[in-house]
Amino acid sequence: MGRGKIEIKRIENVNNRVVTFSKRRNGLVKKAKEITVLCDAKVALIVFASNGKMTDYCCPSMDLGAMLDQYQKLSGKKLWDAKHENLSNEIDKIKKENDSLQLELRHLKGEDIQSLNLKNLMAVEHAVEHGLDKVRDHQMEYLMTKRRNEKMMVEENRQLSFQLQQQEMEIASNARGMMMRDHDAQFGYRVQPIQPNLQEKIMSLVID
Amino acid sequence: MGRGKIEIKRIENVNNRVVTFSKRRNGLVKKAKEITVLCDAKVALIVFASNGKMTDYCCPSMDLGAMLDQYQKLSGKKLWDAKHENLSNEIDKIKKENDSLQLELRHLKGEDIQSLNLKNLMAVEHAVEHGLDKVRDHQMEYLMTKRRNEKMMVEENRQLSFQLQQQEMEIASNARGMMMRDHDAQFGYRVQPIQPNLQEKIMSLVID
DNA sequence: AACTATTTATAAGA
DNA sequence: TTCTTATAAATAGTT
Repeated sequence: MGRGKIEIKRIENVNNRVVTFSKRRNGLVKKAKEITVLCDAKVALIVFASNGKMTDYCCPSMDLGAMLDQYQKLSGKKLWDAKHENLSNEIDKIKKENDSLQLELRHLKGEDIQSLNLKNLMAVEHAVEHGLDKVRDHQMEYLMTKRRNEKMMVEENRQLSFQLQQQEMEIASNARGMMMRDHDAQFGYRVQPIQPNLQEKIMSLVID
Repeated sequence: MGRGKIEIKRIENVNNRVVTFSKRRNGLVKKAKEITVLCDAKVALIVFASNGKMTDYCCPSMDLGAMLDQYQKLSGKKLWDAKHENLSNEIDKIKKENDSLQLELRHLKGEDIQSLNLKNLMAVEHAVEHGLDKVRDHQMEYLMTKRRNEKMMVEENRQLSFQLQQQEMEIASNARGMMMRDHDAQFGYRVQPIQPNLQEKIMSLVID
Protein backbone atom coordinates (compact mmCIF):
# COMPACT_ATOMS: atom_id res chain seq x y z
CA MET A 1 0.00 0.00 0.00
CA GLY A 2 2.08 2.75 -1.27
CA ARG A 3 3.96 3.81 -4.36
CA GLY A 4 5.62 0.44 -4.49
CA LYS A 5 5.15 -2.94 -2.94
CA ILE A 6 7.66 -3.78 -0.24
CA GLU A 7 8.85 -7.09 1.07
CA ILE A 8 8.15 -7.75 4.72
CA LYS A 9 11.75 -7.77 5.96
CA ARG A 10 13.87 -5.37 7.97
CA ILE A 11 14.19 -1.98 6.27
CA GLU A 12 17.93 -1.40 6.07
CA ASN A 13 17.85 2.36 5.45
CA VAL A 14 17.67 3.85 8.92
CA ASN A 15 15.72 6.90 7.90
CA ASN A 16 13.14 4.94 5.97
CA ARG A 17 12.86 2.53 8.87
CA VAL A 18 12.21 5.27 11.40
CA VAL A 19 9.66 7.01 9.16
CA THR A 20 7.88 3.78 8.36
CA PHE A 21 7.83 2.87 12.03
CA SER A 22 6.17 6.13 12.88
CA LYS A 23 3.53 5.80 10.19
CA ARG A 24 2.73 2.18 10.89
CA ARG A 25 2.70 2.63 14.64
CA ASN A 26 0.07 5.32 14.22
CA GLY A 27 -1.85 3.05 11.92
CA LEU A 28 -1.65 0.19 14.38
CA VAL A 29 -2.93 2.27 17.27
CA LYS A 30 -5.71 3.66 15.10
CA LYS A 31 -6.78 0.14 14.12
CA ALA A 32 -6.67 -0.94 17.75
CA LYS A 33 -8.94 1.93 18.74
CA GLU A 34 -11.30 1.20 15.88
CA ILE A 35 -11.76 -2.47 16.66
CA THR A 36 -12.32 -1.54 20.29
CA VAL A 37 -15.19 0.74 19.36
CA LEU A 38 -16.66 -1.15 16.42
CA CYS A 39 -16.62 -4.60 17.97
CA ASP A 40 -16.78 -4.12 21.73
CA ALA A 41 -13.34 -5.66 21.94
CA LYS A 42 -10.76 -5.24 24.69
CA VAL A 43 -7.34 -4.41 23.31
CA ALA A 44 -3.97 -3.78 24.93
CA LEU A 45 -1.03 -2.78 22.79
CA ILE A 46 2.53 -1.96 23.73
CA VAL A 47 5.09 -0.94 21.12
CA PHE A 48 8.77 -0.23 21.63
CA ALA A 49 10.68 1.49 18.87
CA SER A 50 14.20 0.25 18.28
CA ASN A 51 15.42 3.42 20.00
CA GLY A 52 13.56 2.34 23.13
CA LYS A 53 10.69 4.82 22.97
CA MET A 54 7.39 3.33 24.01
CA THR A 55 3.84 3.77 22.82
CA ASP A 56 0.91 2.02 24.39
CA TYR A 57 -2.81 1.73 24.03
CA CYS A 58 -5.33 0.15 26.30
CA CYS A 59 -9.06 0.05 25.75
CA PRO A 60 -10.92 2.37 28.13
CA SER A 61 -13.17 -0.39 29.50
CA MET A 62 -10.45 -2.40 31.24
CA ASP A 63 -7.09 -1.40 32.65
CA LEU A 64 -3.90 -3.14 31.66
CA GLY A 65 -3.59 -4.89 35.00
CA ALA A 66 -7.01 -6.48 34.61
CA MET A 67 -6.23 -7.39 31.01
CA LEU A 68 -3.09 -9.17 32.14
CA ASP A 69 -4.85 -10.98 34.96
CA GLN A 70 -7.32 -12.23 32.38
CA TYR A 71 -4.46 -13.11 30.06
CA GLN A 72 -2.84 -15.22 32.74
CA LYS A 73 -6.09 -16.96 33.51
CA LEU A 74 -6.86 -17.80 29.91
CA SER A 75 -3.35 -18.58 28.68
CA GLY A 76 -2.11 -20.31 31.82
CA LYS A 77 1.16 -18.44 31.42
CA LYS A 78 2.75 -16.79 34.42
CA LEU A 79 3.87 -13.23 34.02
CA TRP A 80 4.89 -12.11 37.48
CA ASP A 81 4.45 -15.22 39.56
CA ALA A 82 8.02 -16.22 38.87
CA LYS A 83 9.39 -13.09 40.49
CA HIS A 84 6.85 -13.36 43.18
CA GLU A 85 8.11 -16.81 43.98
CA ASN A 86 11.72 -15.64 44.00
CA LEU A 87 10.91 -12.98 46.54
CA SER A 88 9.02 -15.45 48.68
CA ASN A 89 11.99 -17.78 48.62
CA GLU A 90 14.32 -15.00 49.60
CA ILE A 91 12.06 -14.13 52.49
CA ASP A 92 12.14 -17.70 53.68
CA LYS A 93 15.91 -17.81 53.40
CA ILE A 94 16.40 -14.61 55.37
CA LYS A 95 13.88 -15.67 57.98
CA LYS A 96 15.80 -18.88 58.56
CA GLU A 97 19.03 -16.93 58.84
CA ASN A 98 17.26 -14.67 61.27
CA ASP A 99 16.05 -17.57 63.39
CA SER A 100 19.51 -19.04 63.59
CA LEU A 101 20.96 -15.68 64.58
CA GLN A 102 18.33 -15.28 67.27
CA LEU A 103 19.07 -18.74 68.60
CA GLU A 104 22.80 -18.04 68.70
CA LEU A 105 22.08 -14.77 70.44
CA ARG A 106 19.90 -16.47 73.04
CA HIS A 107 22.61 -19.06 73.59
CA LEU A 108 25.17 -16.37 74.25
CA LYS A 109 22.76 -14.83 76.72
CA GLY A 110 22.43 -18.19 78.43
CA GLU A 111 18.88 -18.83 77.19
CA ASP A 112 17.51 -21.94 75.49
CA ILE A 113 20.65 -23.88 76.36
CA GLN A 114 18.79 -26.95 77.63
CA SER A 115 19.07 -28.49 74.19
CA LEU A 116 22.84 -28.05 73.87
CA ASN A 117 25.20 -30.94 74.41
CA LEU A 118 28.37 -30.54 76.44
CA LYS A 119 30.55 -29.79 73.43
CA ASN A 120 28.30 -27.00 72.17
CA LEU A 121 27.86 -25.74 75.70
CA MET A 122 31.61 -25.40 76.05
CA ALA A 123 31.87 -23.67 72.70
CA VAL A 124 29.29 -21.14 73.83
CA GLU A 125 31.12 -20.71 77.12
CA HIS A 126 34.36 -19.96 75.31
CA ALA A 127 32.68 -17.49 72.97
CA VAL A 128 31.08 -15.68 75.88
CA GLU A 129 34.27 -15.71 77.95
CA HIS A 130 36.23 -14.31 75.04
CA GLY A 131 33.59 -11.65 74.44
CA LEU A 132 33.59 -10.68 78.10
CA ASP A 133 37.37 -10.36 78.08
CA LYS A 134 37.28 -8.13 75.04
CA VAL A 135 34.48 -5.98 76.41
CA ARG A 136 36.31 -5.54 79.70
CA ASP A 137 39.57 -4.77 77.93
CA HIS A 138 37.80 -2.13 75.96
CA GLN A 139 36.10 -0.71 79.03
CA MET A 140 39.42 -0.51 80.77
CA GLU A 141 40.98 1.24 77.81
CA TYR A 142 38.05 3.60 77.68
CA LEU A 143 38.36 4.50 81.34
CA MET A 144 42.13 4.86 81.21
CA THR A 145 41.86 7.24 78.29
CA LYS A 146 39.22 9.23 80.08
CA ARG A 147 41.25 9.41 83.29
CA ARG A 148 44.36 10.42 81.37
CA ASN A 149 42.44 13.20 79.66
CA GLU A 150 41.03 14.40 82.95
CA LYS A 151 44.44 14.55 84.54
CA MET A 152 45.79 16.51 81.61
CA MET A 153 42.91 18.93 81.81
CA VAL A 154 43.29 19.41 85.54
CA GLU A 155 46.98 20.11 85.06
CA GLU A 156 46.33 22.51 82.19
CA ASN A 157 43.72 24.17 84.32
CA ARG A 158 46.09 24.60 87.20
CA GLN A 159 48.58 26.32 84.92
CA LEU A 160 45.96 28.58 83.36
CA SER A 161 44.68 29.59 86.77
CA PHE A 162 48.16 30.35 87.88
CA GLN A 163 48.82 32.51 84.80
CA LEU A 164 45.52 34.26 85.30
CA GLN A 165 46.31 35.07 88.89
CA GLN A 166 49.70 36.40 87.88
CA GLN A 167 48.14 38.67 85.28
CA GLU A 168 45.53 39.93 87.69
CA MET A 169 48.20 40.75 90.23
CA GLU A 170 50.20 42.58 87.58
CA ILE A 171 47.17 44.57 86.51
CA ALA A 172 46.35 45.41 90.08
CA SER A 173 49.86 46.53 90.82
CA ASN A 174 49.97 48.60 87.61
CA ALA A 175 46.68 50.21 88.50
CA ARG A 176 47.89 51.03 91.95
CA GLY A 177 51.09 52.45 90.46
CA MET A 178 49.10 54.63 88.03
CA MET A 179 46.80 55.84 90.73
CA MET A 180 49.77 56.74 92.87
CA ARG A 181 51.31 58.64 89.96
CA ASP A 182 48.00 60.43 89.28
CA HIS A 183 47.76 61.52 92.92
CA ASP A 184 44.49 59.69 93.41
CA ALA A 185 45.94 57.67 96.21
CA GLN A 186 43.37 59.04 98.68
CA PHE A 187 40.58 56.83 97.11
CA GLY A 188 42.70 53.68 97.43
CA TYR A 189 40.22 51.22 95.79
CA ARG A 190 41.37 47.76 94.66
CA VAL A 191 40.92 46.06 91.30
CA GLN A 192 38.92 42.78 91.61
CA PRO A 193 39.73 39.63 89.55
CA ILE A 194 37.65 39.79 86.36
CA GLN A 195 35.94 36.44 87.02
CA PRO A 196 36.63 35.42 90.59
CA ASN A 197 34.89 32.03 90.22
CA LEU A 198 36.37 31.06 86.82
CA GLN A 199 38.46 28.28 88.24
CA GLU A 200 35.50 26.60 89.93
CA LYS A 201 33.50 26.77 86.69
CA ILE A 202 36.23 25.07 84.72
CA MET A 203 36.63 22.38 87.38
CA SER A 204 32.93 21.57 87.28
CA LEU A 205 33.11 21.19 83.51
CA VAL A 206 36.01 18.78 83.75
CA ILE A 207 34.22 16.59 86.27
CA ASP A 208 31.22 16.34 83.93
CA MET B 1 -12.15 0.39 3.26
CA GLY B 2 -14.81 -1.74 1.89
CA ARG B 3 -17.88 -1.55 -0.23
CA GLY B 4 -19.08 1.32 1.85
CA LYS B 5 -17.63 3.71 4.35
CA ILE B 6 -18.59 3.01 7.96
CA GLU B 7 -18.70 5.22 10.98
CA ILE B 8 -16.40 4.27 13.83
CA LYS B 9 -19.04 3.34 16.39
CA ARG B 10 -20.30 0.09 17.84
CA ILE B 11 -21.73 -2.20 15.14
CA GLU B 12 -25.19 -3.05 16.36
CA ASN B 13 -25.81 -6.09 14.15
CA VAL B 14 -24.27 -8.94 16.11
CA ASN B 15 -23.33 -10.97 13.09
CA ASN B 16 -21.67 -8.07 11.35
CA ARG B 17 -19.89 -7.20 14.55
CA VAL B 18 -18.49 -10.70 14.99
CA VAL B 19 -17.41 -10.93 11.36
CA THR B 20 -15.83 -7.52 11.42
CA PHE B 21 -14.06 -8.38 14.66
CA SER B 22 -12.59 -11.48 13.13
CA LYS B 23 -11.36 -9.68 10.04
CA ARG B 24 -9.98 -6.68 11.86
CA ARG B 25 -8.34 -8.75 14.56
CA ASN B 26 -6.47 -10.66 11.86
CA GLY B 27 -5.55 -7.39 10.23
CA LEU B 28 -4.31 -5.99 13.52
CA VAL B 29 -2.13 -8.98 14.26
CA LYS B 30 -0.79 -8.92 10.71
CA LYS B 31 0.13 -5.26 11.04
CA ALA B 32 1.76 -5.93 14.37
CA LYS B 33 3.90 -8.67 12.88
CA GLU B 34 4.82 -6.48 9.93
CA ILE B 35 5.99 -3.53 11.98
CA THR B 36 7.98 -5.92 14.14
CA VAL B 37 9.88 -7.21 11.12
CA LEU B 38 10.09 -4.06 9.04
CA CYS B 39 11.14 -1.68 11.79
CA ASP B 40 12.88 -3.79 14.44
CA ALA B 41 10.08 -2.91 16.81
CA LYS B 42 8.94 -4.79 19.89
CA VAL B 43 5.20 -5.28 19.97
CA ALA B 44 2.87 -6.92 22.45
CA LEU B 45 -0.81 -7.18 21.64
CA ILE B 46 -3.66 -8.73 23.58
CA VAL B 47 -7.20 -8.75 22.23
CA PHE B 48 -10.33 -10.02 23.93
CA ALA B 49 -13.44 -10.54 21.86
CA SER B 50 -16.69 -9.53 23.48
CA ASN B 51 -17.39 -13.24 23.94
CA GLY B 52 -14.22 -13.51 26.05
CA LYS B 53 -12.02 -15.31 23.55
CA MET B 54 -8.46 -14.10 23.60
CA THR B 55 -5.87 -13.56 20.90
CA ASP B 56 -2.37 -12.38 21.61
CA TYR B 57 0.81 -11.56 19.80
CA CYS B 58 4.25 -10.88 21.16
CA CYS B 59 7.32 -10.14 19.11
CA PRO B 60 9.77 -13.04 19.12
CA SER B 61 12.69 -10.96 20.42
CA MET B 62 11.26 -10.25 23.85
CA ASP B 63 8.81 -12.14 26.01
CA LEU B 64 5.71 -10.52 27.42
CA GLY B 65 7.13 -10.45 30.93
CA ALA B 66 10.16 -8.49 29.81
CA MET B 67 7.97 -6.17 27.74
CA LEU B 68 5.87 -5.43 30.78
CA ASP B 69 8.90 -4.85 32.99
CA GLN B 70 10.08 -2.31 30.47
CA TYR B 71 6.60 -0.84 30.31
CA GLN B 72 6.58 -0.31 34.06
CA LYS B 73 9.99 1.26 33.99
CA LEU B 74 9.18 3.68 31.21
CA SER B 75 5.61 4.51 32.13
CA GLY B 76 6.07 4.57 35.89
CA LYS B 77 2.78 2.71 36.17
CA LYS B 78 2.53 -0.26 38.48
CA LEU B 79 1.03 -3.47 37.20
CA TRP B 80 1.79 -6.03 39.86
CA ASP B 81 3.93 -3.98 42.17
CA ALA B 82 1.28 -3.84 44.86
CA LYS B 83 1.82 -7.48 45.81
CA HIS B 84 5.41 -7.20 44.86
CA GLU B 85 6.10 -4.13 46.95
CA ASN B 86 4.68 -5.73 50.05
CA LEU B 87 7.14 -8.56 49.70
CA SER B 88 10.01 -6.19 49.03
CA ASN B 89 9.13 -4.19 52.12
CA GLU B 90 9.04 -7.32 54.18
CA ILE B 91 12.45 -8.30 52.87
CA ASP B 92 13.85 -4.91 53.80
CA LYS B 93 12.33 -5.13 57.25
CA ILE B 94 13.74 -8.58 57.91
CA LYS B 95 17.13 -7.61 56.54
CA LYS B 96 17.30 -4.68 58.94
CA GLU B 97 16.29 -6.91 61.79
CA ASN B 98 18.98 -9.29 60.66
CA ASP B 99 21.63 -6.59 60.63
CA SER B 100 20.74 -5.46 64.09
CA LEU B 101 20.86 -9.04 65.36
CA GLN B 102 24.25 -9.52 63.77
CA LEU B 103 25.53 -6.34 65.36
CA GLU B 104 24.23 -7.38 68.77
CA LEU B 105 25.83 -10.77 68.28
CA ARG B 106 29.17 -9.21 67.40
CA HIS B 107 28.93 -6.98 70.44
CA LEU B 108 28.35 -9.95 72.69
CA LYS B 109 31.40 -11.57 71.11
CA GLY B 110 33.38 -8.42 71.85
CA GLU B 111 33.60 -7.33 68.22
CA ASP B 112 32.81 -3.91 66.77
CA ILE B 113 32.65 -2.39 70.25
CA GLN B 114 34.80 0.62 69.40
CA SER B 115 31.66 2.59 68.60
CA LEU B 116 29.92 1.87 71.92
CA ASN B 117 29.80 4.44 74.68
CA LEU B 118 30.45 3.50 78.28
CA LYS B 119 26.79 2.98 79.12
CA ASN B 120 26.23 0.56 76.22
CA LEU B 121 29.54 -1.09 76.94
CA MET B 122 28.44 -1.81 80.48
CA ALA B 123 25.07 -3.10 79.28
CA VAL B 124 26.88 -5.51 76.98
CA GLU B 125 29.18 -6.52 79.82
CA HIS B 126 26.24 -7.33 82.07
CA ALA B 127 24.49 -9.30 79.34
CA VAL B 128 27.62 -11.33 78.68
CA GLU B 129 28.33 -11.84 82.39
CA HIS B 130 24.81 -13.01 82.95
CA GLY B 131 25.01 -15.30 79.95
CA LEU B 132 28.29 -16.75 81.15
CA ASP B 133 26.83 -17.41 84.60
CA LYS B 134 23.85 -19.20 83.13
CA VAL B 135 25.97 -21.25 80.75
CA ARG B 136 28.28 -22.27 83.59
CA ASP B 137 25.33 -23.11 85.84
CA HIS B 138 23.95 -25.29 83.15
CA GLN B 139 27.29 -26.96 82.52
CA MET B 140 27.58 -27.67 86.22
CA GLU B 141 24.09 -29.12 86.34
CA TYR B 142 24.88 -31.19 83.25
CA LEU B 143 28.03 -32.60 84.83
CA MET B 144 26.38 -33.27 88.17
CA THR B 145 23.58 -35.16 86.48
CA LYS B 146 26.07 -37.17 84.52
CA ARG B 147 28.12 -37.98 87.58
CA ARG B 148 25.00 -38.95 89.52
CA ASN B 149 23.94 -41.24 86.70
CA GLU B 150 27.36 -42.81 86.61
CA LYS B 151 27.33 -43.49 90.32
CA MET B 152 23.92 -45.06 90.04
CA MET B 153 25.11 -47.24 87.21
CA VAL B 154 28.19 -48.33 89.08
CA GLU B 155 26.06 -49.25 92.07
CA GLU B 156 23.52 -51.10 89.92
CA ASN B 157 26.39 -52.87 88.26
CA ARG B 158 27.88 -53.93 91.51
CA GLN B 159 24.55 -55.50 92.49
CA LEU B 160 24.09 -57.23 89.15
CA SER B 161 27.61 -58.65 89.36
CA PHE B 162 26.93 -59.92 92.82
CA GLN B 163 23.71 -61.60 91.73
CA LEU B 164 25.48 -63.12 88.77
CA GLN B 165 28.23 -64.54 90.91
CA GLN B 166 25.63 -65.99 93.29
CA GLN B 167 23.85 -67.68 90.41
CA GLU B 168 27.08 -69.06 89.02
CA MET B 169 27.99 -70.47 92.34
CA GLU B 170 24.55 -72.06 92.64
CA ILE B 171 24.85 -73.59 89.20
CA ALA B 172 28.30 -74.90 90.01
CA SER B 173 27.15 -76.43 93.25
CA ASN B 174 24.09 -78.00 91.55
CA ALA B 175 26.30 -79.45 88.84
CA ARG B 176 28.65 -80.88 91.38
CA GLY B 177 25.63 -82.37 93.27
CA MET B 178 24.29 -83.95 90.07
CA MET B 179 27.65 -85.42 89.21
CA MET B 180 27.96 -86.90 92.67
CA ARG B 181 24.48 -88.43 92.35
CA ASP B 182 25.38 -89.87 88.91
CA HIS B 183 28.48 -91.56 90.37
CA ASP B 184 30.86 -89.65 88.15
CA ALA B 185 32.74 -88.31 91.17
CA GLN B 186 35.97 -90.00 90.08
CA PHE B 187 36.49 -87.34 87.31
CA GLY B 188 35.95 -84.49 89.80
CA TYR B 189 36.22 -81.56 87.31
CA ARG B 190 34.93 -78.05 88.22
CA VAL B 191 32.46 -75.85 86.36
CA GLN B 192 34.01 -72.47 85.44
CA PRO B 193 32.02 -69.18 85.51
CA ILE B 194 30.50 -68.65 82.06
CA GLN B 195 32.21 -65.30 81.50
CA PRO B 196 34.94 -64.83 84.04
CA ASN B 197 35.78 -61.24 82.92
CA LEU B 198 32.18 -59.98 82.52
CA GLN B 199 32.40 -57.59 85.44
CA GLU B 200 35.50 -55.86 84.06
CA LYS B 201 33.84 -55.43 80.68
CA ILE B 202 30.79 -53.72 82.17
CA MET B 203 32.97 -51.45 84.30
CA SER B 204 34.91 -50.27 81.26
CA LEU B 205 31.65 -49.44 79.48
CA VAL B 206 30.39 -47.35 82.37
CA ILE B 207 33.57 -45.29 82.58
CA ASP B 208 33.25 -44.45 78.85
C1' DA C 1 5.40 17.22 7.18
C1' DA C 2 2.61 16.92 2.69
C1' DC C 3 1.51 14.62 -1.39
C1' DT C 4 -0.10 10.89 -4.20
C1' DA C 5 0.27 6.62 -6.75
C1' DT C 6 -0.33 2.21 -5.28
C1' DT C 7 -1.03 -1.41 -2.32
C1' DT C 8 -3.68 -3.32 1.28
C1' DA C 9 -7.59 -3.92 4.22
C1' DT C 10 -12.09 -4.76 4.55
C1' DA C 11 -17.56 -4.07 4.15
C1' DA C 12 -21.06 -6.03 1.92
C1' DG C 13 -22.79 -9.61 -0.72
C1' DA C 14 -22.98 -14.46 -2.05
C1' DT D 1 -16.76 -19.32 8.00
C1' DT D 2 -14.88 -18.25 3.45
C1' DC D 3 -14.63 -16.16 -1.16
C1' DT D 4 -15.37 -12.25 -4.00
C1' DT D 5 -15.03 -7.63 -5.23
C1' DA D 6 -15.87 -2.76 -5.04
C1' DT D 7 -14.27 0.66 -2.36
C1' DA D 8 -12.08 2.89 1.67
C1' DA D 9 -7.89 3.31 4.07
C1' DA D 10 -3.04 2.93 4.72
C1' DT D 11 1.25 3.92 3.36
C1' DA D 12 6.00 3.87 0.30
C1' DG D 13 8.36 6.78 -2.13
C1' DT D 14 8.70 11.44 -3.47
C1' DT D 15 8.65 16.51 -2.87
